[in-house]
Amino acid sequence: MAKSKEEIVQEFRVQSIQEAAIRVISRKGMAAATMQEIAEEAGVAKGTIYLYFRDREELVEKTFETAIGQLHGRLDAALDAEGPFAEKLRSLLTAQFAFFGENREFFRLYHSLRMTQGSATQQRRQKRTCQPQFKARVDRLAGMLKAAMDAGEVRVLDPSRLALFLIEGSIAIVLERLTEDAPPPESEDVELIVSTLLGGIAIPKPKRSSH
Amino acid sequence: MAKSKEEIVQEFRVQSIQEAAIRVISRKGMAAATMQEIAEEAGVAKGTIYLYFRDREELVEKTFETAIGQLHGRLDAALDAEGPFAEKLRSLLTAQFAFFGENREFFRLYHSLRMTQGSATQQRRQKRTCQPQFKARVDRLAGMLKAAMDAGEVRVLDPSRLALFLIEGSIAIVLERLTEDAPPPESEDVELIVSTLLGGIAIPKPKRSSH
DNA sequence: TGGTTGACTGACCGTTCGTTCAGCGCGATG
DNA sequence: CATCGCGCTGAACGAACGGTCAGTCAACCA
Repeated sequence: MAKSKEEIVQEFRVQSIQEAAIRVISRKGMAAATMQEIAEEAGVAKGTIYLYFRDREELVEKTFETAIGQLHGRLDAALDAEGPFAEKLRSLLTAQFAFFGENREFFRLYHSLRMTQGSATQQRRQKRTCQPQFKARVDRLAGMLKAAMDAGEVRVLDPSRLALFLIEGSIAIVLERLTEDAPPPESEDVELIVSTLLGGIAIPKPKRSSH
Repeated sequence: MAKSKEEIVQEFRVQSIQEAAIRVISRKGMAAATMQEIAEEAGVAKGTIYLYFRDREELVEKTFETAIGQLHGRLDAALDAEGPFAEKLRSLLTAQFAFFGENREFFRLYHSLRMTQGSATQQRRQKRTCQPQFKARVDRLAGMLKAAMDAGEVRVLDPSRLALFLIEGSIAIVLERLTEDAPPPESEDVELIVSTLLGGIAIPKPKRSSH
């Protein structure tokens, strides 16, 4: 059955409100994004939002789920790349850098959703809805690391810890890039991470003089 | 000249208000911590806080400076450890793990102070006061890395990027430890980071069969 | 001991926010 | 053309916040 006219309008409203929410939260941060400004950004009245979302909490929750779904789609595609572990890692990081480079604002949303507790009144359930999303991403990477360990490509270490370390470390670099006027090429930072993670940074002490 | 009675009382008030602020912000997060609750936690009336701090912004700022000063003192002491780079790195991480292990609440303050924008009204200067503190920590570690590179102990890479990657990655692991019921021994996680950073995780492909 | 001081209090204020709802305009209907 | 249905509006409301200040009272002095 084709979508009725009402359904089309409904989907359009939901989508434009969510996109407005992403932009406003990206600009102002989670706590400072008001329903008023989101409504203005979406070109509707404040009350209209409440026709499509029960309350602010649901709006934020649904918006985040939608947005995070897009990111995961991109990262999953990158993980499907063929080749050795190093290549998978490189393509994952490249995808992440590219995605956040194209969507600076979205990245700020993604990142601000982690720590930000709401303004006293709301709060609560944000933890239960957002943290699992991050956990899923960590688990996914941990799975990839585990596979590489089983394949003998990588030393056996705690995959979860490694995944956490890698994700947060690389996010920090992405964040830093976003604040820089002229960041180095993406590939440069990607290579820094890949080579550090794979080969380490130590220069082996020469046991004997090289002569 | 000995401290007058008034000075002692004043210092006591300032200190207990700041400690209360740390506890409340740790529990509720930056944006959700209200002056009312901080006052109750400190055992004084809300108005009393304004006798010692101009406004909420100054309270948060001074509190953060005091707290971060303690942490930096500990980390600097760890960095003064003698020995090769690996040893310095290990003692730095150990100090960080120990400090945050002893002061879980403070760690949450430390971490929540980073992203959280205030509740619309305030906001603004928090960036200018908190971010430099983190930058100082990154710079300090970057300096240590640079020294190790100059000494030929470590490959030449962008020290700032590396420092960022390491700090954020290790903070993520600390955070994870705080949420675990029975985290592994500190030394285990420290060794994971040290060995990953120094030696990498890759297992070199055998060029020839080992026969 | 009566008077003075000032640290402290908490009811109160102005503001801002999320949420509501009575009413508006407009396309469809008969 | 009159009527209805309904998506939408934005003024209004209550809650909660940071900040204020007139009043309280214990400690001290003369």
